[in-house]
Amino acid sequence: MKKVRTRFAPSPTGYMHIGNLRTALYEYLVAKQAGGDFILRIEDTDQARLVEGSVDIIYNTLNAVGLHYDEGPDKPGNVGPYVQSQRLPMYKDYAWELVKKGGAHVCFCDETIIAGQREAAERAGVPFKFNDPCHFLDPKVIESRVASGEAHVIRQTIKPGTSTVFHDEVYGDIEVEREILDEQVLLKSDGFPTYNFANVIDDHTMGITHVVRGNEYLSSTPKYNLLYDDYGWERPVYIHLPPVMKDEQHKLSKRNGDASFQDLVAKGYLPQAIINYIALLGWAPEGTQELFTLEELIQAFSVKRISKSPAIFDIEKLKWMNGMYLRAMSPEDFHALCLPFYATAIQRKCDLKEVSKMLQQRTTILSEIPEAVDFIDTFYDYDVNLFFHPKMKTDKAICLRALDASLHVYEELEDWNNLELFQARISELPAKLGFKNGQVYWPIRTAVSGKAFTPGGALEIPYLLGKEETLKRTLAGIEKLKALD
RNA sequence: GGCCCGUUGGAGAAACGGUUAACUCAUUUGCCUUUCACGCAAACAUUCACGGGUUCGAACCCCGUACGGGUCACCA
Repeated sequence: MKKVRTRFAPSPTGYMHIGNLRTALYEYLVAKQAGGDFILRIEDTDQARLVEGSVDIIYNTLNAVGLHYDEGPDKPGNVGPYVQSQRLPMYKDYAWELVKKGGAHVCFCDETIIAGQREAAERAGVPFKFNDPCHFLDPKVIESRVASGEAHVIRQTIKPGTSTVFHDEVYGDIEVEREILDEQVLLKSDGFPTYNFANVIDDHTMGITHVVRGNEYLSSTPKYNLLYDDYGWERPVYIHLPPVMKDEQHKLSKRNGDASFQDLVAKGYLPQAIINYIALLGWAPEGTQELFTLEELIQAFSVKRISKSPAIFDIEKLKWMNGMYLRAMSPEDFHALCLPFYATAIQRKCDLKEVSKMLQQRTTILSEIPEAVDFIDTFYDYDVNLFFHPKMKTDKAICLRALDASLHVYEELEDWNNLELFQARISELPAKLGFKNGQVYWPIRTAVSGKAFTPGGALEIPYLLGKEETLKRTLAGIEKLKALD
């Protein structure tokens, strides 16, 4: 049995989008599950679309999610180079070899000839298919025209005959009529290969056994197979993937401004959560487990369970999953993740570790943090009605008594840096006043935060704010209440 | 338009011809609770795009229709 080899072959055209990342994930899983190799190849034959720095984005992204490749531009193996533009010389030779084998031919037609045929076909109302007059050129003539430097391309030759069938691991057996296949350009007039050609040559010369890619390639696969056949090469196993959609009609794409991997990370999603979530887009595990580490995915993954239909990317579920990951972290790790968000959001000096402790149980994405903790720095001019909570039965009198009692605690507190002491004192209050917990804690929390929802409550927030600020806010709250008639 | 592919609740999905169509997110409700969140519990598809057919029996098999996507470049 040959060693399984898959490849991720992105074009360096900008950001890594989610659909692409999922393809890389599945390629990785297919390889690793079989103890095979996962290879990175950069496809940069379209010079016009190159974007500076995108190769680094590819490296960084794969690294961040743990999709470590066995061979790649920066990790050469035996079948390099791993950047398509550096492989240029070989394509020409392969193209001419194919011409000799009868699988391709030289074509001198320029666009006007093709356009002419297309128009004629449209006028006649028949489907257009380019009929290449260069098929019938005399080999001698071809040779001299090429030698004289005349512009030419090399096109695939589709010989009339039987239909072509192939098997896809996801979509099953697919059959297309050979007659409808286009005689695509293999080698452009600038001497560069087209994607269609380079892809096949690269996959074969790099020993790729399993081709995993988006299903938009499903319909051109027969042409690639013809190439394999004409060279006498073994066809790879095909695994075509359904697209990842943004909604029912539209694919997720960076052109539409949809979130890229780095956008999500910047918003505070964990790479691990992202990879876990996208694994579930188009693939379903056998049991009901949904949270997987990469290692577990390698074990659980199965090509048989890849779906044929598109999956819509649901940010809500990603949020949930991200929250699960955050909660599962150690308090120290979570705190470290929060730190950068505090840097700009919290200027007041306070116990940030305690803030993280409160945040860990309720945060879904890290970027929510600044808004969640803004009350620490900012004292909002809140509506006095915030004090009156129907369930807590907190009327004006109760609130005033609770706040007043809290004031005494604050005044008499010996050490504001002792959280346990502070909490012990505050928690004595309900019993002392003969109130329910909520009747004391709710007014305190409201006065001191000015917000309806906060991480932490009466037992934490004053401690964070410190004596001076706590007194100021509590007094302000009392004023607000007293101003009511 | 030709060809290829798809269609199970708002989203991801299970089921692989046989009792009340798993599970997760979202939503709603209840419990817990100092708020929110977390956690726990429950509700949510009289039905599997639609119409025929095969079968004792169909979401699962067959045919057709509709809708959606892909592809038909010297782009990848």
